[in-house]
Amino acid sequence: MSRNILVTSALPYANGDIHIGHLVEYIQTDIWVRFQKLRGNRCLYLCADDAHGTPIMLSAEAQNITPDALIKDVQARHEHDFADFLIEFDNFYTTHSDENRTLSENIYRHLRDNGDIETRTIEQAFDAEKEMFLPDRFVKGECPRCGTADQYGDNCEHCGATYSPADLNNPISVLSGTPPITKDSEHFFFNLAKYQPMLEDWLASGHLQPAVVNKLKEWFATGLNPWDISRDAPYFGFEIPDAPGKYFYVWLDAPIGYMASLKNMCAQRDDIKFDDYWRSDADTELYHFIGKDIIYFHALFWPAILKAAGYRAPTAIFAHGFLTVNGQKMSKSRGTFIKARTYLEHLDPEYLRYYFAAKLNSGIDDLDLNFEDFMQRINADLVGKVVNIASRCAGFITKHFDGKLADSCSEPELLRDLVSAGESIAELYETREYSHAIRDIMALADRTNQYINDKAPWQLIKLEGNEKEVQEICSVGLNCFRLIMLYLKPVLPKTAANSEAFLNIEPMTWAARGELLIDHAIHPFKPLLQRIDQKQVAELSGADVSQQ
RNA sequence: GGCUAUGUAGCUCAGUCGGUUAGAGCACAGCAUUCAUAAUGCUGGAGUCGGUGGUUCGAGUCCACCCAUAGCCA
Repeated sequence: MSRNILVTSALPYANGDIHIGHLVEYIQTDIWVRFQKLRGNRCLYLCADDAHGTPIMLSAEAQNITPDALIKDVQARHEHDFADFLIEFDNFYTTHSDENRTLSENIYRHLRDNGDIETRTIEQAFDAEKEMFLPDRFVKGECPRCGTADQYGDNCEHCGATYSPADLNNPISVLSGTPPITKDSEHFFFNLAKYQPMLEDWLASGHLQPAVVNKLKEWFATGLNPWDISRDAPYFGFEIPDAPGKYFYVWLDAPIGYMASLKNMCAQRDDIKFDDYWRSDADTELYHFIGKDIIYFHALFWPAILKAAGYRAPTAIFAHGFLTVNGQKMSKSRGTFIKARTYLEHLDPEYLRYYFAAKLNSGIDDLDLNFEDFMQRINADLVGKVVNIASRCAGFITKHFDGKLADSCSEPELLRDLVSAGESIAELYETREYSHAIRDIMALADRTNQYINDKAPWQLIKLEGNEKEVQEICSVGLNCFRLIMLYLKPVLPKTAANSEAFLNIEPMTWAARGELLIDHAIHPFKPLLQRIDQKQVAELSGADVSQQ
């Protein structure tokens, strides 16, 4: 019974390149999606660039290009980076699209007709020289509590205080350097509190992570405020219907971009129906992979908006933690800020996919990329253990048996164990306990290497009459290798494909894993993965090797 | 400041409902091996489970407080 699943990763902001912190999420999601497809489920993986908002407008202005040109250029770079990291979207789109505009307007009208939208006049920081309202991050000044200078308008990095830009002492606009004035503006608010009972139901029935549930309960307890969904011109985004000069806040139309991406895909394929995934009684599954910093938007606003507009709520939200590099926050000054492209100039993307998989679980804890650990892990696990199995067996088969595997399986028990391990490994992938899955898979590789050591085919081959046994031992080893590579296929799609070519087999699937390779001809072995040289890692992390 | 998490071996992490002597991989040391990309196998040393108190016959696990780290506070 195949499932019908729609999966998204958070939309990358179209104002900069993809870095390895972003990749935690895309790799986590891609592994999950590839796994679902290997299991025979129908699974669509959608994403898009998040293309609206003040930072993009200003960034385009600074580069002397239009926002449209900027986001087009950034999207091309994003797609290139994702493709090279083997992130396989079924569709990658943009929030700055006709589909998204139509959907956003329709959803807004729905909310308005429900009576869920109210207007209110608020005071906001305004840059008189640039003639625009300033988001909190565009006002800097001294913290009203501890006095630290050069702090943003929303909170103090030094003492952690939260406040509004008007509270800052000696505030200035980041744009013009002039002190902002306070100006009135009418804003549109979504009545979130009305949907609290609905959200509480959703929370109770959903499979949200425990830490996320705790956080949501805390927010319920303090009460839900109306959500400000409008911004004043000038703004790069969608104008609100019947409200000239008022634009949808980027966070309103960003998640709608998930829907727009599917809408766009449906226009290209007639086997997919938009309503199957979004109508209120849809029986398909819908999952959003996100970082823990945007839980608020995805677990409160988004389901409420969807329900209010007559759509279904997500089946679950899967939040993950952040990436640190050598134990530190990613930072340009520390040299720990690594762009996806920079990584690709030095190392194979599958190494990072494997390393992240080896450390990811279903929780929202941060994970650390430790370069020493990274290198040892790849070299020991992938090259020393897994690929080595094929390497040490294939030589005998090619040299002595003309590439032909034995005509029967001499170790049915060992193979049966490896086949049946596929069930629990599948369960671990399903529940996003990747690190546990990887541990179990490596234990299978250890077991296979032990078996080969015990049998010592290199001894047997020296004596005449043992040929058949050697062939059997190496055939068992290669059958084990095939299963291990299948289990790693969601993580290492390229190496799995190369292994399929080496083994001379059709693409492996979970369902067909029990069909062993018997009396089957393989190709000569060629190295599937190269070990990492210390130099490569040193170069990537910016260290000067000559000084060490 | 409030809240939600995290803290276990040199490194990266498991540890179920409180239950025997706290585990794995890597790294390190010794031995074996030489099929394999200096790969593999066996054996071994290594820990005040962040700290202090408490509950309990018994605490890595439960409670309180403290310290450190991360995120959120629209």
